[in-house]
Amino acid sequence: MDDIKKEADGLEVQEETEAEEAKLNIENIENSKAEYLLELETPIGESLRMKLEKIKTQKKKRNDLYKAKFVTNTDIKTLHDNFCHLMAGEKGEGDAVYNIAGRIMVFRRHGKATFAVLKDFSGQIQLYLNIKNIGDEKYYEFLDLDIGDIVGIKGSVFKTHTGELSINVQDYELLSKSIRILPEKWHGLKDKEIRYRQRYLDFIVNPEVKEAFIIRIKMIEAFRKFLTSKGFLEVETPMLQSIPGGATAKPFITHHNALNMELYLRIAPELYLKRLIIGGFEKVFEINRNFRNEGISYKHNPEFTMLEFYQAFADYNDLMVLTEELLKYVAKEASGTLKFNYRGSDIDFEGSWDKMTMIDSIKKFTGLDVNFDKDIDDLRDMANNNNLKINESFGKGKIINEFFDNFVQSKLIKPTFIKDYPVEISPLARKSPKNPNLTERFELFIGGEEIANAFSELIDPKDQFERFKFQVKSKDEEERMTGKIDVDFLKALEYGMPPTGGEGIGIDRLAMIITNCASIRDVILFPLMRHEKDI
RNA sequence: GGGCCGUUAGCUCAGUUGGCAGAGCACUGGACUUUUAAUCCAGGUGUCGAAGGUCCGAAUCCUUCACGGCUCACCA
Repeated sequence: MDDIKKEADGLEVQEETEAEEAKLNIENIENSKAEYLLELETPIGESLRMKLEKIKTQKKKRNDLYKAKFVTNTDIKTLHDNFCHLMAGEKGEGDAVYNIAGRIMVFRRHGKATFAVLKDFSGQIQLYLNIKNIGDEKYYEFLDLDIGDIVGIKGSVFKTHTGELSINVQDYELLSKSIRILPEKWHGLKDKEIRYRQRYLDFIVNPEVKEAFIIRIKMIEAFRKFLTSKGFLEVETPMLQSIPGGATAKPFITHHNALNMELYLRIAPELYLKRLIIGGFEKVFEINRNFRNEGISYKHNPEFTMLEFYQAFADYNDLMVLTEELLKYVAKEASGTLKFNYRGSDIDFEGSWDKMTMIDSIKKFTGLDVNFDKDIDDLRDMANNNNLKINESFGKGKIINEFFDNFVQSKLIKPTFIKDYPVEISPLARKSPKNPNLTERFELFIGGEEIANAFSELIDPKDQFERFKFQVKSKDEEERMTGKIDVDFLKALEYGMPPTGGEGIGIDRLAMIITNCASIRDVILFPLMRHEKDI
């Protein structure tokens, strides 16, 4: 009880009023005589009302509008593949009967013959019904069906005079009745809000949307195949963590009732994957969700998919080689090509990818020679002269990074590794043996977006302890909030961790590039949306 | 969080200077036995995102709010 009370206290006022509204809706539902939710949506339009009345009459005639199953023996794409060679007017293989099932998308009624379009996951095909072939009763019953209904079809294959492959329907069965009206066949569904909230409608009406998701699915398959073939083991580490580590983002907070403890949705799997390296796993990877309680944008969703992998006895140079091979493989496997167009820019994965240090990249794109040999006041002046907003507390590293962020990153269209990041902005990376201001860290940029982030990992427990302490003492409130020291991880480090290269790859952002989608929401099946008002 | 744009029929969209709420598809009835955005005839679409204000009169002007999109900031 106390827990519930405590949680309720934490709720914001806004959420309470939303809860009240929801309650009212439930009362509406409980007290209504509506048979379908649709009828509670006010006002119900004329078209829908007429369709509903028709369905209620049909229900009296047919005892079951929702069947248990239908046995198919092929799918629509296979029929197209097998019978594309038919000549116009020609029949396929005598009287062979095929069973297919799908959703009716279009009717073209012509008196005693009717055409319709049936859609399954693999594609669309035209149906042809002739009253002579199928009989009066079945024929007129078919005319009572609606666009959106799901049917099972038995029929033979032929091509019409105009050369369209069609099914001559000999029998059919209504498998599932569609109560609502689908969006229009010609213009489709354009309203992005409805497309994201009711993704199923997007898939039904805009078949091309599916393609991006299929590429994404194949990408993830390819990642697994490649990494497994290189001897990496796929593991699963906690998403509910008592200390959210491995990054500095704000976490989502939740609560375990039986243990009465605060838990966080993970912001990164990093510290657990490193524990596995310490435990003797030498090559591990994880592909799964991270959760960050931050702003939402075309490239940020609160939950997103990350690949992280760790390889013992390797450093960041090894990872650059591996990454290039990996991403070329994944891109080719998933999409069949290495050439993409992202947000208007042509991107070619072919050829050897550029590698340059952050400092060299700034020189290349701006002509400015910013480096650690310069006096900090000179760097500040240069920043001010270039209209960069520099905080008093910024050291040389952060100032140099400002130049990179503002003048370089967006220009890195073709795949480019930027390496040797300042220590100041790289708390988890091993210091460069050549220059104590730099770390053995790289990021990969494609299409101006950060796609991967990798380091030679910090394995010195003393150094790590100091950096944790620094984080906890930090004046930055956000860093402090998430900066509880993961003592169990430190303890693990003190047993000795092998030198390790570790990397994270943002799957959603890579999918955006490979599918030429301008928004992360177009590569996430159900992106987070605000509450919808009313029902 | 800031700026700009948007929200009108199930869907896609018009809506003039503030003066009866419109079209196509879909839907309902009818005709039509190879159409394919089928065609033809007839019919009805509606909390104009919500609330408030100005006005004789508001989809239209003003204010606030909600939701969405783009963008900047934050974030990595």
